[in-house]
Amino acid sequence: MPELPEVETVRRGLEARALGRMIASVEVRHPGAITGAPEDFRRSLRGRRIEKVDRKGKAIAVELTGPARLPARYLLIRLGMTGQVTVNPSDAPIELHTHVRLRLDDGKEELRFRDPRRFGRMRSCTCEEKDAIFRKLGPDARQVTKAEFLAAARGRKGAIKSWLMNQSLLAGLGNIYADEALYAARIHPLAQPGRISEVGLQVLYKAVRKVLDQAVNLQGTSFRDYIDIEGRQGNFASRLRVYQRDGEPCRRCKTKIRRLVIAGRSSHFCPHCQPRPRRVARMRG
DNA sequence: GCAAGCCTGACC
DNA sequence: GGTCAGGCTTGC
Repeated sequence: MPELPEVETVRRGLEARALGRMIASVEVRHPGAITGAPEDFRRSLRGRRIEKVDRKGKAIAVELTGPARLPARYLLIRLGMTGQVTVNPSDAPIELHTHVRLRLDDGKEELRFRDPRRFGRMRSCTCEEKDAIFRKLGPDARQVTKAEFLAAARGRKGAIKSWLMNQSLLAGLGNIYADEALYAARIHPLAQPGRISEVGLQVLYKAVRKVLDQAVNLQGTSFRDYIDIEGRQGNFASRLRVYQRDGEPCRRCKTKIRRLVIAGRSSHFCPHCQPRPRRVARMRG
């Protein structure tokens, strides 16, 4: 599942393989993968050059300039759950669920957006629209300062697990790295952010940064569908300590990892290393 | 039937 | 405003 480390790996791949290249033509094979009208999408991207590849949280913004005197345009990419962006020879066989093709330069190579689950989206937008979307996201989880992190937790009820995954508070964490960061910080996923001690939150802050940095260095986690721009898998899966390990022994204390559903999302934790707080958020009903 | 990110909308 | 349920989608 693409979270910050996977999206950052794709961003770097785009930088390496697509920066400075021109989008020669655009084919939308599935309009559902695009926000807005496909014809607008095609027209607004064609003939432009890739100038910069930015990221905030799990969103990628590809800055496009030209033709002359037109304002910059942005190609926003959200990979959703199973989205893939790859560079391919244009004559390579088209895999099932390939929704968008962007021919580059002389047309011999192309960027492909493939997404079996179709939760991902591509969108062409103006600088203002891009900024508005980025503003709604909280600070990027690799850039956030300790002060911002502590301030965002102040007074919050609900489960820390949901808090970590709330993109408007902190952008970049999904289910995998939220579980891994809580395990590293020895915090129960149901603990309330506002009730965690200052020291506890500082430990969590460091754990988030550390887990994300390690995962970025290993090009992310390929649990199922995730691949980078060259089609390579990530290497972080072997480092997972709790995610999808329910029933298996904790690597620290051998206690069986348990699974709990919080806000409709499965959460994996060690009951011994991450003791349940005295008072936790009650589930509704 | 479950998994997931993200959006919408209901509820307090 | 915060919080959470529901729905989208499809391969396992």
